[in-house]
Amino acid sequence: MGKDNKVSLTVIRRLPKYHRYLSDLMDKGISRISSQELSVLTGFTASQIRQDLNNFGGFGQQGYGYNVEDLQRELGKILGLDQKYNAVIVGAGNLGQAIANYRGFEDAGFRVLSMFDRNPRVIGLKIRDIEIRDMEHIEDFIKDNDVEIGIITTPKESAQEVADIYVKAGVKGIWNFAPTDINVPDDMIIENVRLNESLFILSYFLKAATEK
Amino acid sequence: MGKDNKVSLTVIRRLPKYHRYLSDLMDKGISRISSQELSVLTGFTASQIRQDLNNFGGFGQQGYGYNVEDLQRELGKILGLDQKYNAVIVGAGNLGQAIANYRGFEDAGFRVLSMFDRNPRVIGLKIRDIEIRDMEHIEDFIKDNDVEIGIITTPKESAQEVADIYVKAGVKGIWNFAPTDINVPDDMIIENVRLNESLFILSYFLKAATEK
DNA sequence: AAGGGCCTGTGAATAAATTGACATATACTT
DNA sequence: AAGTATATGTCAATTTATTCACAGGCCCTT
Repeated sequence: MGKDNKVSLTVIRRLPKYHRYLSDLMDKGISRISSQELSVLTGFTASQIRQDLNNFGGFGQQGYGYNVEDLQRELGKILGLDQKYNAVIVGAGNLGQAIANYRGFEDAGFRVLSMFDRNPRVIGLKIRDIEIRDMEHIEDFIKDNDVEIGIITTPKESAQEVADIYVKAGVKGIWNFAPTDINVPDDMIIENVRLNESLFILSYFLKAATEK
Repeated sequence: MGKDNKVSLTVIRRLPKYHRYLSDLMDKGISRISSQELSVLTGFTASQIRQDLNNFGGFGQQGYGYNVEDLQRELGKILGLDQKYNAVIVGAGNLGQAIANYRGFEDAGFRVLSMFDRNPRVIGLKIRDIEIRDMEHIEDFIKDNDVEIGIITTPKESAQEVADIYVKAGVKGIWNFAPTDINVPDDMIIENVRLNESLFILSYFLKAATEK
């Protein structure tokens, strides 16, 4: 295992893309790739790719390149895709249901055990085999089922409150879709998905383009 | 209008957060803010905030700070939030429906006129007042209704095909949720939402935390 | 088994982003 | 109305990220 002595977030954010292209190559039966070829695929420079990968160890071989399968597996390990995590979702609206139904999720080792909501009209319903339960039971559920990931797909008004519940119940990481920043202890891991920020960026470039 | 002589993407990606916090401040009736105070809210340094804003013009006043309402409005203009855009969605699955239902969308000036799908079982259904139509009619619909934004919420296998249709029909920007890179002409604006990459990052930090 | 071609890993050079520092202008107090 | 505190805009310094360049090792052919 390479010594990952504080790899920069900039580098880490590129890893999933490498992993994705390597998985694609595996599907195509390609077993060998050079940083140059990966550069063409990903749009990053060959030099950058080599630098990035070397943060985690020397996966390549001079004169040959990288073995696709090995590199994909190693990146998977680095990204923690070899682990299994239990998750729950708070907010059983459209977005919550979309996430619950999302396949790529299980491929990454995540399993949604339950959804929670306050709306009595949806409590008891099932999305695939995932039951929507009353918020009342969430803390016990998390503790009883070794839930490590809490997903927030509520409106922004409830996000902090849900985060507090997650912290209290002892989840390790939060995947937050609510368009607000939530405050949690330092050792809690948070990953935000900012749909509206993404949309604003699109809007920015659209405006810039029409002003030309 | 400030001369936005090639502002870096790094800066642009911070603008939505400024805008969001300024909107929050407006809601609270706060009319004045310093870069120092904004720093506490956003987590960016005061110096960085001043540098960022100065890419677009001098919005502040020495000894006073920034007028919240003015700055929020100016950032809104920069981000193109003063414009109205028509959009359509291809892929009427859970994610597509979640997007169609998403309120923050209209606040940003985007209006979803229609959804499209190939599945006969959903064609004809309505999400709120948004009808799901057959893919057969998409090109004409886009041309007839001045649609400028195409949203892709299909599985990755269909994403390129949908993008090609969007290009042919003449949309200006694509908001892509499919976990794949799509190829389009240079003048097409693309913004990707990478749910699985975000999830992988979360997974990375979870693993890193448990290895400590 | 020897040699040419290829491609990594890495240190150095360059470029980009962030932070620091301060002159200057405005606000606010007395 | 004068003086002090405040906070911007900006230039310079520093840190971080990216690109360049190449020595050295491995593959592959003959």
